[in-house]
Amino acid sequence: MADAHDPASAHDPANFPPFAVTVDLVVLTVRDGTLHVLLVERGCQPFAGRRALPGGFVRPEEDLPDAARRELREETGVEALPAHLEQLATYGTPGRDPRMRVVSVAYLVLAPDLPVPRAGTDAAFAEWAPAGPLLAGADEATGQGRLAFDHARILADGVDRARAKLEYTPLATTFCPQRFTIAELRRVYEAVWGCRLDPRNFHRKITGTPEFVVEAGSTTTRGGGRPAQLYRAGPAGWLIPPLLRQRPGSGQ
Amino acid sequence: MADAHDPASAHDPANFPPFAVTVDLVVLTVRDGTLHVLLVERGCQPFAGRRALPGGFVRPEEDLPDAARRELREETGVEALPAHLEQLATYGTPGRDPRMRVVSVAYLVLAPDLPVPRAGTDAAFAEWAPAGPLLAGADEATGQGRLAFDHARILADGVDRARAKLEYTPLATTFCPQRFTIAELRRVYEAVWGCRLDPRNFHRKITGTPEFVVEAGSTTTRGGGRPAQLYRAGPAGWLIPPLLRQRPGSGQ
DNA sequence: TCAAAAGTGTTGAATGTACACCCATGG
DNA sequence: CCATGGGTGTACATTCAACACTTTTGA
Repeated sequence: MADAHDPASAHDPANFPPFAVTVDLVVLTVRDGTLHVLLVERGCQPFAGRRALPGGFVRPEEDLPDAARRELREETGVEALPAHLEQLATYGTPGRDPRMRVVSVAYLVLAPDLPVPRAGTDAAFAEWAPAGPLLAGADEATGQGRLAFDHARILADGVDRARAKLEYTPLATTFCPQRFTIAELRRVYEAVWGCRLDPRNFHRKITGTPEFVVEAGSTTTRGGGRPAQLYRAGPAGWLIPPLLRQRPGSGQ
Repeated sequence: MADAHDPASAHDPANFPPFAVTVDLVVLTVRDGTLHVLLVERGCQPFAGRRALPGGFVRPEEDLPDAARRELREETGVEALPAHLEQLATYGTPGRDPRMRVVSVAYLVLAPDLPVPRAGTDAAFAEWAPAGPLLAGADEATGQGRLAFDHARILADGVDRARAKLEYTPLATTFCPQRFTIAELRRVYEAVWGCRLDPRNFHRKITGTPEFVVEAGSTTTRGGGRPAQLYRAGPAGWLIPPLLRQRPGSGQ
């Protein structure tokens, strides 16, 4: 087949027009029993005034995860973050940024309920927003409150990943403070999955999985009722067999 | 904090030095009962003469999955491929390509046992190589037969993803020809996971999952013994509950 | 004393695992 | 007839789901 590219020059990267590379962050937390996502209001074009995922350009000598951590620090003011960070996916469709060809590597962050983030240098302000309404409108045309760029899709992919990972990893503990009760952990699952779980069976499943959580040695009565044992996240990396999502419960 | 970047120029992508963006392909198949990966021998610098994953630079107006499909077509000569293609992960550590800053989006392809691939335009030749030895040496220093760049790590990530996905998706069928027997499908699982599965229970599990496979209406005696029913891949997207890997069996 | 929440016991259903057994073909 | 591999029946162990019940606090 006739190749439009001359083979000699096709192998020299200097002959290709430049791409810009950015990182975008899907930062999730659980507040008041529902899933929230960290958003910024864009302070400059394009999409000025619209809400977007935090993120920015990768620097020339910066590794991708370092860029993600830097952007997160700039938006939240948190230095040593007790959060989980993993690569989500990469989005590079031509035209997704009207300025030029931009390839964006998205990262997923699961964090405990951090203090209200301060405004970063790149954004007019930052805030926690409930994820539900943003997911519901992900496939609509770009309406008033819609996210900039293709961020609604990135957010949907991030929430899907988080929901799936709760099934077979102990990542739900990263949504909790360092010491937490089994009931608090259960409320994380209920918030992320949007369903009810049986408190008794959940308690047995979690405490019955070796190394999933370890007793912290003290109790708390926050929330009222009988004092609950406090736990820390354990060293287990996988939950086998997985914890299965059930259909929305009959009660409530 | 003092930011080394001037905020005004930090938002203009034209002020950032260019990145090159490539796609790399982890193409897996099952041949002779073992997992194989498609490799090319590099025909130009850097790493000339070393084996590598097929891949190449993304063109200016080309979407990422299109670039992956184009590179696969150029290496294998297959136009309409009956294979599964999904994004794997993105690798962008500074220095991974000695020429310049290159961010590579890796794609995972699961394919049936295709005819021997022809040499592509970008490679001296292409061949199927057993995956096992390449995985075993993934953490060694770059020895003689080692892969170029960080491709050993990308390959390991791809094989991990494939192994995990067989558990809860019907993707094993993409390793098979269009019409296959349950035993042939079982041999795919055994090759990818490197363990033995009980033929009776496997048969029941597969045929008992609605929409996972559908009868093709004919039988075959390839392999000898009683004629086996032929099946096609069904419309099911998920395998619930998942098929669990067992430890290497006692027999054999 | 009551309400609320933590934690335990028990039971029937469903599922996974192991393996005996029969079926259909080629040699 | 026998070897080979496809496909089915059955029994045991394990796990899950539902819910009654007890424990321990605050009001």
